[in-house]
Parts: sequence; structure tokens; C-alpha cells
Amino acid sequence: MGVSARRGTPLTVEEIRATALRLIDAGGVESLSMRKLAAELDVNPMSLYHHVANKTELIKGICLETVVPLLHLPPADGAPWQDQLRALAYAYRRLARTHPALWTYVHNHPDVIELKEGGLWEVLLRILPAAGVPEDKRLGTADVLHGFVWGLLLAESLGHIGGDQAEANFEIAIDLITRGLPEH
Amino acid sequence: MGVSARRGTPLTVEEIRATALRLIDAGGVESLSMRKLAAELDVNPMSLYHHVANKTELIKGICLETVVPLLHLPPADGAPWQDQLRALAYAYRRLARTHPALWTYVHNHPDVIELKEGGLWEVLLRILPAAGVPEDKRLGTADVLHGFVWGLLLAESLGHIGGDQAEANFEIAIDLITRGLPEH
DNA sequence: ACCTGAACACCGTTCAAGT
DNA sequence: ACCTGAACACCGTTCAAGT
Repeated sequence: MGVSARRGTPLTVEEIRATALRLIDAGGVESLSMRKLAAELDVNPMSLYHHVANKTELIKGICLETVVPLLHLPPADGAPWQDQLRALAYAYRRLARTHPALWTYVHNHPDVIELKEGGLWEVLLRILPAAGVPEDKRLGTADVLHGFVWGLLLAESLGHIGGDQAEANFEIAIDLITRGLPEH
Repeated sequence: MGVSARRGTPLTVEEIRATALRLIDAGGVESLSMRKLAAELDVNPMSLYHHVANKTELIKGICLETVVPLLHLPPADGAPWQDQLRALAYAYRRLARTHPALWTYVHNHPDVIELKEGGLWEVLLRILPAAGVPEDKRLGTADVLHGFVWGLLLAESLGHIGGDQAEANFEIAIDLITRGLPEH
């Protein structure tokens, strides 16, 4: 009854997403096509559209269900703001490096996914008062800090920064931020 | 003798590049196609390949001849390093905002163009010693600073930062960097 | 020298038809 | 319900042929 002639099992969204993510990890989002994905799944290209609205929605789904939950935010445990900021930055870095190709792509296509999600902003805004940032500058500073770390991670992902230096550079970056954050 | 039936003048690389840049400014690099470009120039799509090797080379050419020269680096005039750094950041920002779509694109496609060009890195490495950055950290710090500013400009270009706040945020960013740069 | 038409190997997606 | 083939409107690019 409609199950593919070439496959025993019917398609599922989960299988489609998992395979798509594998292809993205291997060759980047640009190289993922619905037709290649179908071939990889041993299925007619058009079968995919029964489980997924279109390519954009597919990518959105992968992000929301597979990638975003990987961000492990530091708890509000009263630790010094420097430590919490460092923990947040490293959590963000781990996320970016888990699926660099997808991460790079979605962060350059704001239409695909809302950036200010996953609680990252909340944690940032919780930390900034403790760092001595005056209230009227907190939103702006949150934008700036995210832009900073984001840019550095992007540069890493794109290979602008040598793999061996990436670790040391990230430390330099966090030191610079924690030194510069409090206004004297 | 080969001149297009539909046009009086023969094609030139300059005309192709200028028109392509106009289309990119209007709709982004993704929406530029060789066929649309040809239509805009009132010419057969294949005529373009007589003046340009392929699409990537076309974009590379536009960057090298039309965009990169727009970066106005601050002179080594002995001004305080804070002022020079601020001038450099603003020069970079002006460049990014002149052709945001193209700028965003090439900075995410390292294959298209070598990032560390245009003398930006030289100026950075000239400034850092005056800021008290120890020699063994200068290269890393240059990478970090570029990543920072780059990320912020990217966030601006992609609309992640409200247009009215962009100016104020950039000031916050430069203040933070100049405060955090010197090690105590 | 410069331009062009036909063709190739790709895309995403719609729609009507199959089981 | 689930899958599929043919078709449409696009891509970038090659190649042989035109003037």
C-alpha cells in the first residue's frame, strides 16, 4: 500500500532529518539537494514532500529538533559572573562545532530560524548586571557580546583561524571581554 | 562582426561587473544568476563567458576592483592607539555597509576571496604593540579583534540588530575592546 | 574577435495518477 | 495513506557554429 518498491520501511521525518543532517555535516548545506537526499534514502525525490513541506522547512526542523537542544546553558548558581560568561561562551562554541556547516548556514539566513532563541539571551541578561553594566546599556551589550563570540566562531568554522590556534584565541577573546565589560 | 544584434556597443568586463553589483545590491548574491545578468544587459547568457571565466571569478573581480579599494585605512600618524583602532573599526564598518549583500556573501565564502588582504591586518598589528599586547599574543589578538568586529557587522547586515541601535551598539563594542585590550 | 543556439547535467516544486 | 512519473521553470556551463 504505497510503501516504496525499493525499501521495506515507510519514510519518516526523523529518518529524513537524520540523513539530511549527515549530508550537511559531510558537504555543507549548499551541497544538499532534495534529489540527492532522496537518492541517499533510496526513494523518489517527490516522496520527501509527503513528510516535509519544502527544503527550508526541512532545515528549520533539523535546527529546532536536533541542534538547538544541544546548547547547555550554565545554571544560575551564584557563581562569579566571569565564570558564568565563560561557561556560556564555551557552551555556544561546543554547539557551533558540533554541526559547523549547519550552524554557519542558519546564522547567515535569518529567515530560517529566529536567532534569539534557546534561552541564550536570558542568561546573558542575567549575567550583565553582575558585571556592572548599567541598565540602559544591557540590551545593546548583549547584542555586542553575541556578535563578538558569533563572529569568532564563524571565523573558526570557515577556517579563517588555524585549528591549532582556535583554542588559544578563544581564551584571549574571553579574557578580553571579561576585562573590558565592567565600566570603571 | 559579432557585436550583439540587440545592442550597439560591445560588452565590457566593467559593464558586466557594474551591472552585477547593482543586481547584488538590490537582491543579494543568491538572487544573481548569469542568465538574469545577461537579460539585464540585453545579451545572450553565453556572451558573458567571453569576458568572464565563470560566476565565481565574476564575483571575485567585483570584490577586488570595486569593493576592496573602498577600505580607507587610518595612517600611521602617531595618534593614540585607541583613536587608530576606532578609526580602523569605522572604516571597516563603512566598507561593510556600502555593499552589505556582497560583503556578507564573500565573508562566508572564503574560497572567493582571501580575507587577510587590503592591509587591514598590517594596521592591526601596528596598533597592538602600543596597546600593550605582548608579542606572543599579537597574531591571536588580531584574529580575535577581527572576528569580533566582523561578527558585529555581520549581525548588523543581516538585520539581527535594529537599525536605530546599530550606531550605539558599535560604540559600546569599541569601548569594550579598548577597555579590555591592555593587560594589567 | 565576438556573439549565439542547442544541449547537458543539474536544481526545487506542482500536480495528476497510481496502489 | 503513501508513493511516483512527467512536467515546469529555473540554474551554470560546454561546445560547435555563425558573422
